[in-house]
Amino acid sequence: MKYIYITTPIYYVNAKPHIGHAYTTVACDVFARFYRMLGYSVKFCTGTDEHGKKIEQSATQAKIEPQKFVDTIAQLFKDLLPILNISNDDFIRTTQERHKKTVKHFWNILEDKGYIYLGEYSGWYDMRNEAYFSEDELIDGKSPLGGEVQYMTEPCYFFKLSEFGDKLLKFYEENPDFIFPAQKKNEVISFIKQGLKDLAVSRATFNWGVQVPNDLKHVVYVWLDALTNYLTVNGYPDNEDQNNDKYWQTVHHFVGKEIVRFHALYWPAFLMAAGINPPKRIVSHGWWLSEGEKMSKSLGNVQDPKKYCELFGSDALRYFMLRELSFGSDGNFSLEGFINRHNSVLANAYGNLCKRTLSFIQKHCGGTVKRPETLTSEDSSFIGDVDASLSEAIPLMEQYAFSKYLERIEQAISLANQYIDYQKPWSIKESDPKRMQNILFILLEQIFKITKFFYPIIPIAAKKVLTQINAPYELKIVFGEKIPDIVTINEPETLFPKIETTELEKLDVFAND
RNA sequence: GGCGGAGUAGCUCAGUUGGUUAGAGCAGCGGAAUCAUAAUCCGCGUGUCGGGGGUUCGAAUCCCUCCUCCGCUACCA
Repeated sequence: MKYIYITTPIYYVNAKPHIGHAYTTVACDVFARFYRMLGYSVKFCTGTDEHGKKIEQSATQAKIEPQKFVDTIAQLFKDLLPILNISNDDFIRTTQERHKKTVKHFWNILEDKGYIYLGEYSGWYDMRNEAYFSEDELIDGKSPLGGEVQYMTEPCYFFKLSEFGDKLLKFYEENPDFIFPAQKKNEVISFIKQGLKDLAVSRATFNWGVQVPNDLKHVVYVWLDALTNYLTVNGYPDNEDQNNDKYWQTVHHFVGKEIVRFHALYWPAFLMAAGINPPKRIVSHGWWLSEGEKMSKSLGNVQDPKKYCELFGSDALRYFMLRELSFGSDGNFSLEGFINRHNSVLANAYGNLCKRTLSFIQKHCGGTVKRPETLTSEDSSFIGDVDASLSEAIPLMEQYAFSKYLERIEQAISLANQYIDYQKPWSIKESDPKRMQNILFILLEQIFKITKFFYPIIPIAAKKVLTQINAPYELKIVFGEKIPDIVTINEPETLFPKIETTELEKLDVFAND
């Protein structure tokens, strides 16, 4: 048995989920479903990061307990999962007892090994943005983030990050694929080469966090709390020997490009310090722009994943997000682009291919087709071409090239549409019904294979097609797999109704709720 | 300032161990077909490959220089 452990970041609950959260989560879900199809035992987790001063303040302002506050927002993130059709195995919240236990244990290990010490932190503090800045970073006496600052000194615990520069550089060198894409790796390396300072890992100025063991004045600060969730989910510390844990050896952390450094640098350093192997892979992706601009409420162009799912279905949103941009780069989210891809690929190419084939079998073959005794050379080359396209797709997914993976599937769909047009089964209804049904059987079998490869991206529609084909199926990719020699199909059904642009005005995708 | 990325057809992009007439999808135009969600199939691109210079028999692909855009440059996630 092969194993893989896939994580989304845990999302900060200071605001409700947006398209960026949906994107990361969907990408992980597709990756998880794909590996399940290859026969891996998959652990796929997501969750929420719920501590920090910002949360404490927001709760105070709203005059409710912090726990009540985070419960409400965390629920919004949880609710999004079924809407996007996410197949996660766990949902972690940093306010759960299991997580606090892990963080405290992890802290104790680091402290015992001498990597944590009590010191003092001072600098210009931006209250609103909960961040310190140095003198030369200030702009007109304000923080670079625009908040008012005041000079503050506070005692806090430090992690000896400064000792890990060379170890990290050596680690990247020995594991050249650790950070995807490579460009991000360069940024991390150049960051280290500027020299690493020790990292503050506690705060004594607020209470909403995990208590530092043996010092009740402090709570664990940000990354040591948040990143540790990946260990919590994997059963640490009860499951203490992570280095021999099957899932831990294969952990893939999917992250937005803005948190690469924390995952690719701090996290391996923490783990090295604790004697735990760093993760296998940090996979970073780009950001969505909206209609060519950064999404913002004032521009009124915030793309709401929920709305797209309600209007067009989660399959369509999942497909669009993974197809539209090359994973790792930024991309543009526009309603026009969405409809364009939806109609040309999901409705016209794939949906219509399934429908025309199944309807034909229904109407002209009595709903049943049998495996041909012999194949023509055209049949064989069609089948061979489909197999070639699909087998090329697998390594692409393994390299996070979701869009290219989909290109191969689309190529196979196109081959099927070409085949049916060249073979013209409708023209031999009377003259050669046997050949006619042979053509349909071959088509049906290719649709079956294509649909399985499409499944990780559009699970709902794919399952419908497999049900319509009525072949016994398992959601596994098996080369040379065949449908039974005799297949009686079920009632065909339209998969993706075309979105009519004349109805665009009715589509209230930008409406605020 | 330092380091890095990008600039290719109307749109989104692919394309570097330098080599036949620079590619794909979408949009557009013309045709075929009618099984199907008026879906599908076929045909159609004279693009200064950001500008300039250089190396080479030959460069989108290597070197130099300039222009434009973007990312990273520590404790907000």
